[in-house]
Amino acid sequence: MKFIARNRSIILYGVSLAILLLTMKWLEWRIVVIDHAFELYAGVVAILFTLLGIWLANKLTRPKTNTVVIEKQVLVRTKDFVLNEVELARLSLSKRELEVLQSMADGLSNQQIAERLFLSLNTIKTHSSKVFEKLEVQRRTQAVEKARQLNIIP
Amino acid sequence: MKFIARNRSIILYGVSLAILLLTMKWLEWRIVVIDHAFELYAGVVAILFTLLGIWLANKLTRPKTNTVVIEKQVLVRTKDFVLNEVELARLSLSKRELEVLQSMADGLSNQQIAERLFLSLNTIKTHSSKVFEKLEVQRRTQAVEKARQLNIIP
DNA sequence: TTCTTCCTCATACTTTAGGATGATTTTAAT
DNA sequence: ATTAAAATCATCCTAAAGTATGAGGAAGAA
Repeated sequence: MKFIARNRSIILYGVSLAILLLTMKWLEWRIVVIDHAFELYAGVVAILFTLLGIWLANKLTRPKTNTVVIEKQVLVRTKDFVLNEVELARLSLSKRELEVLQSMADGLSNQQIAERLFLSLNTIKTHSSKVFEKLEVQRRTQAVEKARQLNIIP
Repeated sequence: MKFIARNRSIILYGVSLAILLLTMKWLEWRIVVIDHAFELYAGVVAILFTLLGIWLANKLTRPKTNTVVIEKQVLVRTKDFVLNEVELARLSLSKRELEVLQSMADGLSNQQIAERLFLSLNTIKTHSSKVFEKLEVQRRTQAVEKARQLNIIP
């Protein structure tokens, strides 16, 4: 019985008061009620004003609030691609070299890149070699992987 | 004075009671105190039990737990990768082929993949050829690009 | 068991990529 | 005008990648 557990003290108080009054009644029952109207009245007043106090407290005191703060982690994924201009500047890739790098990332062969940029195959080879040099890699796949990690290509 | 603001009603109640008693006193001061001991006693009892009621209420009301959820933003730089199992199943890539594809995405050469997977170079070539076939591409860079677009590798 | 798929490896060959080097031209800055 | 960096292209050579084909073994399903 949750009600009993919660209001144990109140109930005990009430019961005690009742017992007290009953005891008084039992002890002095033979004496005229009027003689003891005072005690009865006092008991009633006590009970009423106790209830009034409880009502007052509940009505007027601000509710006790135990603020429990729960931190909920919200994953916010970064925008799809933010160019890392710092790294791009640090690598000092020329415009052409970057174009070649982007084309490599698209999966194009050197020949296809040459056609796309209207250049000779040999020029593409030269550019790609420079790119590998600056990115400190050996193969185009590594170059693309590293460029992606550094956020210099989408 | 915050205290006054908070307990305004209680104070008013007390003051009213005091005024009432004082009025009674003033009106009937000339009558013997004993004749009116009853009213005084009742007033004292009322005040005491009102205070008792307030104390009881404050002691026994359980604090309301106010749960406040604070959303803490956590930046995740890696785009959340959700494996496209549908595409993966559609392509019917075998376990080995997928491993080779992932290694290619890491920028490894066939020789390095062979060493990583404890296989021969020729085996890697066979697997990669099958991968290109299933992905309908010609080069490893294209394979990685397409696999990324299909969300079958991070 | 038989059949299929996957995995493994090999050989032979072609294509592409990459390295090294040098030359010419353009562009931009001093 | 001079200088430096960037861009273009070439040749020669090696390494790596990719294609085609075959073949044997292992694992799982019918």
